[in-house]
Amino acid sequence: MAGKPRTAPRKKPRQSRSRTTVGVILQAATKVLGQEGIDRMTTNRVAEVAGVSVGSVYQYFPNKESMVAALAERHIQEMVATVGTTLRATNPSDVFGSARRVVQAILRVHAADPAFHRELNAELSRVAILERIRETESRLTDLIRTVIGTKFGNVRPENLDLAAFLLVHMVIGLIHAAVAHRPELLTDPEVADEITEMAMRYVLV
Amino acid sequence: MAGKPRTAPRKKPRQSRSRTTVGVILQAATKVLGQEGIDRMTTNRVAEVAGVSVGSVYQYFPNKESMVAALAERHIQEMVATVGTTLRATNPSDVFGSARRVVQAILRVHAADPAFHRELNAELSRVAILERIRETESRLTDLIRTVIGTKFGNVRPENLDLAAFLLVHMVIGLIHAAVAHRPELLTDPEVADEITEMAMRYVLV
Amino acid sequence: MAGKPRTAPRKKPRQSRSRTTVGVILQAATKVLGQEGIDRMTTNRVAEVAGVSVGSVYQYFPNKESMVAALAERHIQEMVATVGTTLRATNPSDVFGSARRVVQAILRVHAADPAFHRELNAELSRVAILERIRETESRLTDLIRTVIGTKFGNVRPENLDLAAFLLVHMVIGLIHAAVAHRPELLTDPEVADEITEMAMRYVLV
Amino acid sequence: MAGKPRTAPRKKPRQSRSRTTVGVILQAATKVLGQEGIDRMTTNRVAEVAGVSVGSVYQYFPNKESMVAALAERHIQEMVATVGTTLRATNPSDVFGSARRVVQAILRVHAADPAFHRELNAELSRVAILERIRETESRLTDLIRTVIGTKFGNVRPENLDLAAFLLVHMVIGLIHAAVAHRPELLTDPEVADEITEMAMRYVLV
DNA sequence: GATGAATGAGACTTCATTCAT
DNA sequence: TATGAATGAAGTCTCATTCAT
Repeated sequence: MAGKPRTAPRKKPRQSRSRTTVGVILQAATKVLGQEGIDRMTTNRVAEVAGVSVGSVYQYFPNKESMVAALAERHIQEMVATVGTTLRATNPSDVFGSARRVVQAILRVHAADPAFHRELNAELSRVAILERIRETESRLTDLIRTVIGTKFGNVRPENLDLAAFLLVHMVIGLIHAAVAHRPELLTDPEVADEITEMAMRYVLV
Repeated sequence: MAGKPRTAPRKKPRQSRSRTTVGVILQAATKVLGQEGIDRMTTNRVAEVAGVSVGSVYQYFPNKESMVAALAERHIQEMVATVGTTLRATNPSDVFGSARRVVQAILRVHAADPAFHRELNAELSRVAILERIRETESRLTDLIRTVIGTKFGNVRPENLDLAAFLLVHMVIGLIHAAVAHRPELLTDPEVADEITEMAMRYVLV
Repeated sequence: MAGKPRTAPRKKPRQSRSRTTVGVILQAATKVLGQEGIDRMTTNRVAEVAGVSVGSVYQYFPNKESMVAALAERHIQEMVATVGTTLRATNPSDVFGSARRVVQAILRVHAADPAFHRELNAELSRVAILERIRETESRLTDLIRTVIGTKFGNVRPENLDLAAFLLVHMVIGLIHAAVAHRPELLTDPEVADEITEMAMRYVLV
Repeated sequence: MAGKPRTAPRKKPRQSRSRTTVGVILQAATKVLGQEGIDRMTTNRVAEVAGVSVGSVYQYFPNKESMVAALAERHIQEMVATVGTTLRATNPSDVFGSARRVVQAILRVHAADPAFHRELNAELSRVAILERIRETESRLTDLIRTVIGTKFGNVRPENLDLAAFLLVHMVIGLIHAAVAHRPELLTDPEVADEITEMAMRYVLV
């Protein structure tokens, strides 16, 4: 395996001008990644689309990888926030309903830009941010395990760790499959229902 | 998206020496991909490990992509063969048992070389062979749909197309997750049971 | 050869704050050059170490070269001053003793920061200040020639111009060699003696 | 100080075609270094002048530094060979004459292309080959020390190690000075005589 | 005067691919 | 067919320098 180059952004923007620049760059990166694919997403191309110089890109991202990592991080943050917001807006006692809302929210996020997520997903495993992803998924898995263990009175799986892992990655896997092969499914209400169904039926006795 | 270069092998090897060379090259490619990662898997490196010249590699593969495609194709063939063999060896009336055997077989294939499959999976979405994969998955999905529609007397999902798609990609997604994040799960018997459980519970009333 | 960019400092600092800034910058440049080497001595790095902005560096130095030139100039001035002071403090009739004192003084200057002088020496031939150096060395050579011609009654070399050139550059060459290869020699009293010996024996019948 | 990148040539040329290419590249490098200076000596420029592609340059030199290192190595080899040949062609009992011949030979080598040697000298201290140089100079110094200790019956310096170091670097320093400031001296017969004189007078009682 | 974000030319280097032997 | 030297487009990244604030 290749060594891991640093991935953290080079410097935190202090002035509003630079905060803007970082935003512009990431926006351009998102656009290029989604519309032109990872192969055409060169540092020069991103700079060009962002309307800044390559130098500016490197002012904030030490290398290309860190740019993709920032995109991934953004996505992770968005997912975490979305799930959190959704949960807070649902009736905690209605586990099935909550689950469906969460699945719907996740689908909605991906439906907003399937092409971008298709390319991003393909890069996720190559980005040095992998640990960050694992960590987040791990927290997610913990959460799910806890929920399963407390909210439900009739849980079938004995190995809750495994069950949580499978649940989380089942959902992620299906989202990725839809994004990659059948983006139209992302907006099909039936899909959220069915994914939720798969999850609940797996967990309940 | 990038234009699609041809992906089919340049020629079918007829002579045994050639067949050997192709095999040697693909073996080397597998080794390099698994052990050194996609970034280090250059055509020259593969040739070196294979003990042939780059020129010879290009004798059989018109470009690098076709090499990865051949690896992917091999994997697909192996999966199809494995699933077929497994099914033929199981009692058709024991749907649950058959399903578990299939899942076990798939896990076994990946457990044989998790590193290779991790890298290959990451490349799959980038390879021009994507259509080939989709086609195979599509045939698989058709098969599953048919099985669901005929073997079961108590099927819950109304949309069998969707159900089949979700089932296939749930399994694939979980395999990929295990390969990427927890390869040790690939040999855990409980995992096959739980994936099977998830599938059956999703399908049955 | 490359064109010669201007090398003179952009302006003479009049105010004390500016004088301080220039000093701070040169001090930082000295530090960076000695501790991190010429490759890492970027204008931004010097500004950073100096605790000022790059812009401020360019307030006083029109380009990077002029910064190195200032360092070189400083060094030249220091040498001239040191040699002058030393000579004034020695007995003019004791030529051998005076010579030894001068050599000792030169060694002492370099011994104070061998790493810095090693890097500076390496840059000297690249710096546009080359003329300034030649001029100083030329004055030095003139001085030596005069000294040889007047202080000594028993001079062997007929071509005093050549003799002076060889003497000056023999000393410089040995200092540079010591700085580059054996910095510990810079503080070895025997070294000054031997260099002086080499010089005197070369000159005297 | 910067880390030392590898400096060894990438591969030994096996075929005569590549042996030629390496030669062509080094020849071009010599030309570019001498005529355009180190700053304009880019890998692309050398390739252009050599009439080969950059790729070919990198086939034999892993990086730019290794190219300069090869030039330095060549120079070292040439010097060693020249000195050796010269010594073998001189009467061993005539130490003074032998010394003069060696100095003359060294001057002649540098006189053949002063511009090249000026630039090369400036780079020598920056090249990772520094160790190689030290080693050679060290062998040289050993040789000189031995010669002093055996061929002469009336040696003045007590510390032969130091004396040898000073002798070697006196000569090198003077050559470099001539190359840098007064290349016309390289062909002046008087210069060789005077340098030899300086050496002999330093050594003899 | 000071700041530091922005610039962009250009250097180095890689690697898929070709082709003369 | 095999070889492997040669190719060169293209990508990543640096850093001296500028200029709006």
